[in-house]
Amino acid sequence: MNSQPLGSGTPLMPEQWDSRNVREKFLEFFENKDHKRLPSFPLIPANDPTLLWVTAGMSPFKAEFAGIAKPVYPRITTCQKCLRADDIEKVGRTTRHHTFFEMLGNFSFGDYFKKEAIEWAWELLTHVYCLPQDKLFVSIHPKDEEAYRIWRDKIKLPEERIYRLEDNWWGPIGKTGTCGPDTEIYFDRGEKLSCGKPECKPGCENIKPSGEPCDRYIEIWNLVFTMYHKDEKGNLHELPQKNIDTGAGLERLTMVLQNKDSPYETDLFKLIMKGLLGIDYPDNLTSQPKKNYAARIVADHLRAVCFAIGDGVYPSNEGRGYVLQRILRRASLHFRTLFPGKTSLADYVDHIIGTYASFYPELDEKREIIIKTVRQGYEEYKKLLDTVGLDLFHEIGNSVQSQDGVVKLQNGIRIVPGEILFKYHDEKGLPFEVAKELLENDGFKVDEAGFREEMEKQRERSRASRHGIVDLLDTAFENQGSNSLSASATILGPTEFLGYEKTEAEGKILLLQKLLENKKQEQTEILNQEEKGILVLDKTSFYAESGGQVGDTGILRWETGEAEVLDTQKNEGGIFFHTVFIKKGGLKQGETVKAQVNRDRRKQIRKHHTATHLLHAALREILGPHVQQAGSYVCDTYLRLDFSHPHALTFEEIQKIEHLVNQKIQSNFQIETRITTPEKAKELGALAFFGEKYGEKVRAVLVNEFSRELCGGTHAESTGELGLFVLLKESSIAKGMRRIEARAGESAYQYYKELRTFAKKASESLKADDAAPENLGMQMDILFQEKKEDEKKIRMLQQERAAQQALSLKEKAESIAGITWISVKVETDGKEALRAMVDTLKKQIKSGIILLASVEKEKISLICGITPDLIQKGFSALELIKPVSKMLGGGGGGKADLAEAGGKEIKKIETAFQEAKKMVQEKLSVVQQKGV
RNA sequence: GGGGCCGUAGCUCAGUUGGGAGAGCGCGUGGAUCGCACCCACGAGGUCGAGGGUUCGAAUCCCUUCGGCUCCA
Repeated sequence: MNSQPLGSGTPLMPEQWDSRNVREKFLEFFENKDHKRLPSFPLIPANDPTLLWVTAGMSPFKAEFAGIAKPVYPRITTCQKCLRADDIEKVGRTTRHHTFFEMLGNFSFGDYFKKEAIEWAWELLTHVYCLPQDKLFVSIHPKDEEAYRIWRDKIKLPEERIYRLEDNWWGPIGKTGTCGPDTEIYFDRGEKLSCGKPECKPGCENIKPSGEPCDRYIEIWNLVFTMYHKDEKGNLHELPQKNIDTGAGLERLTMVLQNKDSPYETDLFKLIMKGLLGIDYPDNLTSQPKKNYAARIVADHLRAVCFAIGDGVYPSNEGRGYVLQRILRRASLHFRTLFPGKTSLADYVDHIIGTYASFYPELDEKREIIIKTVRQGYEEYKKLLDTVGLDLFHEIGNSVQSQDGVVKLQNGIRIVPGEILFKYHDEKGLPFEVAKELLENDGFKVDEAGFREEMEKQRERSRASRHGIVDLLDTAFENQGSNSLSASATILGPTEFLGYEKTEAEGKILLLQKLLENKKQEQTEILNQEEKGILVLDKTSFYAESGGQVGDTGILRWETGEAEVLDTQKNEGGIFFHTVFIKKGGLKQGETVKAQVNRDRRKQIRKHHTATHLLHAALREILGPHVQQAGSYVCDTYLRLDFSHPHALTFEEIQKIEHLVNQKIQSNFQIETRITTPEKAKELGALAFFGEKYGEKVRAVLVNEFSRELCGGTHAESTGELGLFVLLKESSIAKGMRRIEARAGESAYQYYKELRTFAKKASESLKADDAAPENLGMQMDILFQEKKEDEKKIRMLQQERAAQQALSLKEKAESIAGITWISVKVETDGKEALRAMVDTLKKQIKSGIILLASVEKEKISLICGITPDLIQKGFSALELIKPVSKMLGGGGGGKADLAEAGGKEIKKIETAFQEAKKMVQEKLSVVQQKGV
């Protein structure tokens, strides 16, 4: 045995290890080891569009791990909420899969490494959590001798409890990037949970006869040593900065500490399980596996749903909204089997909030919108299942009657094929399980294999077309490999930004790169005239694109030359990159330049940025607090704001919003910016959105009582500066997401001018009184009405004329063996008139064949009508018109009683008529012979 | 990121290899009736989501686009 004591102090009894205590002890432990304790980041990754969710404790620190951002603290500890839907099918069946989970972690950025990480992990587990040492096992990567020695020599863990596992290696996420060995700590839960096979050991992946995975050795902590960079050839390069990234799943740890068989039995799930089942879980549930399964799914999923909505995600049909929708729907489905009645899933949101709000206050703040969203989602889904279910029965019912339909008969059993079930799943969202249940209740069988096959095909399609996602870490290191900008700049540290106070400043060039034809960059000492490049200054007043606001443009001047700044960007590490074009002279590395922002442009930009804040506040005031900004774009000529809202805005709402913003502009409020702490900002009521970076200081932008937001952008000094605000367009970008485009300041005035010019021109051409725009609408209504009436009149006149013409046509009738034959080229006004003529003639001649042609715009229109008695005898207008139109260089179609056709060769009309007559004669003789 | 389905009268929808824009409900007028989700007759109401193309001819086929639904990753 090892020499370490079995824990210090008094070990807590299992029932005392309430999950809050588990979190607190972890964070407190690392706080005492000089870690900065940070609150959980939102579930939505900041500044990283490649990721849908935070899926691990380290996600919020990706940039720091990649070395492209300087960590604010060298040591951090967090309890991070995470969401993962990849293994959603497994949730409920196992004790280890969750859509929502919490990760306890300690992180080191180039500070401590393996020795401390392992020693502290062991200390926490054995001295604080007081887990019995003989139940703990570890695994290491086979090549990680360093870790092995630490476990064996420092911790004094017996060799036989250290396993070497090939998969104890983390990363890289893509082909290249950071990676490194890890070491995992397992807890032995006893033989009763084992797969029973002799090879059972930590890392065991055997499946038990019950279908569940082997649960004897459960991994409770993973310590990752990110120390290498893998290049394209697969070679590993040791990193100068080695990091520690650890993760201990709260659910598992709590389960172990409370000595329970599954996380669902811990206090994390106590409230919700009791609510759903009415009993203290898992009492007497062994006899009801279905109920057990459903309750687990609902409990797990509802947590994910509450937290996701709490962080501003709403169900939709794409992106993270879709993931949420899927989870919400799966929860709804299983909830329905638990409560077939009128109870709503939303009634259980409080059980989740009750469990978590003390640690995650955002749940409490968003309670109303969470309940509303869940209720709506649940109702919608129930309705969808009902209506689509009915559709399915309708289609199948019809097909059974028509015999050749979709349902197949096999030995007298009606089988619904997989394709149709897949169609209902794919297009209408009817889950296979639901369809199966419905159909089987009605005596059908379903072709499950066929369904799975279709499903696999769809998966294959999606996978095949999937482009490799470009990961933040990958690109960072790829760039580093190619000696790129970001990498070279990392050592520089953040650029000092002076742009809030002034638009002109001197700065020294720290880094200079030339932009090559192939869009790549190359380090250079000098940029010559007519060349394009990128440079970093020690300080600058140029705003770099962020928070939706575009980067500044302007001029650089130095003793011997001048350059134009085309754009300004920055990286995760706060380094500003100016894209420049040298107009005059040469620009050398190390030179001091005078950088002047394009002031007019900046002025217009800042007006639009302030307008964005006013618009956002107005939206919340008029539509409600559920409105949350989801993204924005602010430039000198317009602004765009994406926000959550369930449906299109009415015209009245749009007017109200525009009006409110303009009122605030006219009130001419001073705009105040305050640098403060995140806590103070919150007290002020400032809205913070995901995408905020952690740090000591935040910048709050306040417009009177009306708008308070955290924002790093540049703003007007007072609202009056905006002059005018025009809401241009409101549209949808996804379910539950709307977009507004608007203009402010000079640009809004420009819009007004364009509008006035347009209105003037329009009213002039409409000859409205005094060319007054306000008469425009009325004038147009009148015109439109008149147009309609005129069209009607024309139609009537044409019909009248056609009827009259028809009368005169009758005179041209010939007789072929007793039946009337009319073939005439007429002057008409379109096809309508031709049809009217045929109709009139048919009525008048009682029995006969009519073939008319008219010419319009060099094209021939043909029409042929035959009276019903002759159709009976075997005549067909269609058969007659086809060869005729062919002769005229066209084609035609229709039915036996009426057919239409067209053609181009006008000269041939008469001969075609002759041919047609011949055909009728021939047909007639055949018919008459038969008749005799 | 990749698919599938749907946009036709105020509403729910039909429209069959391209050939005369329809039904039910609702609405209006007239008639009948103590009354009913009553009945009868007549009528109004359509840029067939938008734009382009193919064709003698497009609601229908092709392309683009907007909007909605849905699945997969």
